[in-house]
Amino acid sequence: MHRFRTATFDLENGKRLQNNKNMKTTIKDIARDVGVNVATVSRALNNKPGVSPELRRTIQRRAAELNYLPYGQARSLVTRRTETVGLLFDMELGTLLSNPFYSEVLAGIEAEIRQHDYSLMFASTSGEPVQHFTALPKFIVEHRVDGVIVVGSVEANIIDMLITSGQPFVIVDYHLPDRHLDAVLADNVRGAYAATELLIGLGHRTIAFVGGEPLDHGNFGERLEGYRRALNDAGIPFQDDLVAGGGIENGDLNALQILARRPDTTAVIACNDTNAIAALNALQRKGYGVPDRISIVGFDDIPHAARTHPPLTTVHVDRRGMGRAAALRLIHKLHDNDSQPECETVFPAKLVVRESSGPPPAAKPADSEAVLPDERQ
Amino acid sequence: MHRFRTATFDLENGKRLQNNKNMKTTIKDIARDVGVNVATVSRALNNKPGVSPELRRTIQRRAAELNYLPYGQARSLVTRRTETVGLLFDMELGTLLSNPFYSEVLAGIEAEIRQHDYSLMFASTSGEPVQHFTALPKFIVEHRVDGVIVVGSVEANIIDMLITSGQPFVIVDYHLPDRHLDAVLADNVRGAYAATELLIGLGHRTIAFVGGEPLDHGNFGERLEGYRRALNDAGIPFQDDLVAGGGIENGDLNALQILARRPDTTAVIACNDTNAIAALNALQRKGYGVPDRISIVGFDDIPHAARTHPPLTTVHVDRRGMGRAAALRLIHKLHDNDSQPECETVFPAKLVVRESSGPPPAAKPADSEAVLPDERQ
DNA sequence: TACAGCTTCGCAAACGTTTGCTGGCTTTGC
DNA sequence: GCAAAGCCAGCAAACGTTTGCGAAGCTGTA
Repeated sequence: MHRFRTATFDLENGKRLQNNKNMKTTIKDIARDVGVNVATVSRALNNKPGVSPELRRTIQRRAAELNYLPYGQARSLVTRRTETVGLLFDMELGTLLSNPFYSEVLAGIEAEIRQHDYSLMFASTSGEPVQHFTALPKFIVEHRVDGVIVVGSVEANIIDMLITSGQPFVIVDYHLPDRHLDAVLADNVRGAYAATELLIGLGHRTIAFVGGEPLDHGNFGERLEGYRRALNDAGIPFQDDLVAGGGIENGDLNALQILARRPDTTAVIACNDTNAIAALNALQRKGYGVPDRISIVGFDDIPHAARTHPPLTTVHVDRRGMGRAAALRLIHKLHDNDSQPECETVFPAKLVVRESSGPPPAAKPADSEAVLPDERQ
Repeated sequence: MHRFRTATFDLENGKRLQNNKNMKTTIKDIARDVGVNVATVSRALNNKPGVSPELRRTIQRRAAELNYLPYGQARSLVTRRTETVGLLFDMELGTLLSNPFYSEVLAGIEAEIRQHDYSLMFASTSGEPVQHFTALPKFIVEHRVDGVIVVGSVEANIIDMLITSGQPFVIVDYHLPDRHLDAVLADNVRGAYAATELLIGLGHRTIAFVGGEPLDHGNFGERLEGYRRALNDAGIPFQDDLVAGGGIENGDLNALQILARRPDTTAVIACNDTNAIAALNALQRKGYGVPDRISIVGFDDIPHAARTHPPLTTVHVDRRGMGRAAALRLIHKLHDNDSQPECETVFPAKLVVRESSGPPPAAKPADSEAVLPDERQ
């Protein structure tokens, strides 16, 4: 390097002059101009004590005149802090962004991060498998971030490598059952339980569950579990042929397939709103009235859920709040060296009853010894 | 600082030992271990010439054993490059992410950036107005990025400050008419022209334009201009009461309002697909058949446009390609010091005819001296 | 044998900033 | 009037890495 050797020199003292156009002005330039030491300039510009008011003003004025911008790399080198946090996720960026759930989580993270004057870096781990921890995103390998927020499910070995890299991190919307890590989660089980409970309370007995891909993974698995438990607590047997998984792309097909093989279905719970809306459209187009013939309940309460026809009954989770909480947790972790133990923060899932759910078409009380809603709990 | 003064010392030579748990291993540790100079370690690990093969292997092995990770800040300090680019936009992050257009642009940027082994930082300029260029995002102020990609419209003074900050930058999907800057754009005028032309060719004479907020700004303004020109070239007068602006939230209202005051409307062009889909739903729900009673054409060709009922006729632009192009342009700018002059890259807008467009309900040839499609051009 | 050329490695400066320490000066307290 | 205390500013080291230069060793040729 040393490409700046070509700069002209002041013959008096041999110091480089600030005359090269594409040369950024540094703290040294200001110090020389004002006639003080660089240490004083540093203290003056950072509003640290030990500089007289008038000298401080002089220095700040000169800095502004010279369009001075500090050089973060040098500062970080000595302070050991970059004031930047990294975001890590295991999908293509486009997928993450077009996901209405995560985009709100990200907005929450960004808001909190910005409020604390941190910056954000992004990286996806999708693609080649990460075998060694030097294959982690560059900003982690090169210590360009102070901490990391993992959003959504990632492979377990990525978590392992994060641990061995020594980076402080917090996970949002994902947890490994066997590890004890900092995580911010939605109460998926309780949410799905409440949704199922609502339908059972309305009189439904044949309730389908249409899921994402893979069905038993992460959040979807937990929601399926909530559905299963609610059925069980109501004395309704869980039936395999009422459950269908598959990608979001054919979310509408799932519902139609179940209705084809189980015409007695009167309600559908979807693993998320995107699937629910797809099912809603598909069913309506096939002539099924919602909620008269069939009830639909979603999960997540994405913005569009309130604007469907009929508006979607769904389970609300404060995604933005989850993002903020994760960011705040990480920031605390970075500041308080006396690290409190790892913990999981669980956000409640609140049922939002709109108009896509109602009683089943023909209440057949004699059909089975149905457990009446008020008998339970 | 100097908090590491507390580390224990090797009494033999006074050098700090690698025994503190939370002490990262550095190039010096490796050098001491192997018994060589730090310069040799640096050259060995970076695969630079000047190191014998066996010594290089020894060094690399020891580096792996010690879980060595380079410290990017120190490297950047001397190389003057961070291998990071910043993304700048003038909206809340959530808004950006939930926008199907920009989320694909971002995906394209990320793909290209990653391929070139760069990292990405994000920042929004929304919020307080930026008066002085030290109020730019921190990663620009602190030189934490090598260059910047501006996505979408931002205030002109932000561009000015970017210029005075000396950061290389490229704009995607926005341009200031009076400046001459690097930009990657979609051919909005031609796209809207083609869409309007299609409808005129089908026989429509009363064509509405429903727009975004603000109507005459940026892309929307250009699309409106294309609509206006096509009308003009076909000899159809532009009529104010056929145009309605307003936020995307009430995109459906726009179309309904126009139809209320101009029942003779037979076609609607929307400034983007989100508005078009809102209009489609609203009109269908009011009993207007699409395309039998009224034709609808969108803009952008977002993924969902192909899955509406009927599938939406729209104007396709290669958003991902635009993102990639912008990233590539910036990277070239960063590498080739012989900067080629600023230029605008315009991506073509391609009309995609699906099923939401058709001939007007009752062709009334005597209604006016209609310019027949084949008379034009 | 001598010397030129090449390879391999060490030396040390440099990148821009922060910060512990020290010394000089001024103010305060008695 | 003098010591103690406090404020201000400078000195210099340190952060971890890269890199131009030069020295040492080796090979090959004249």
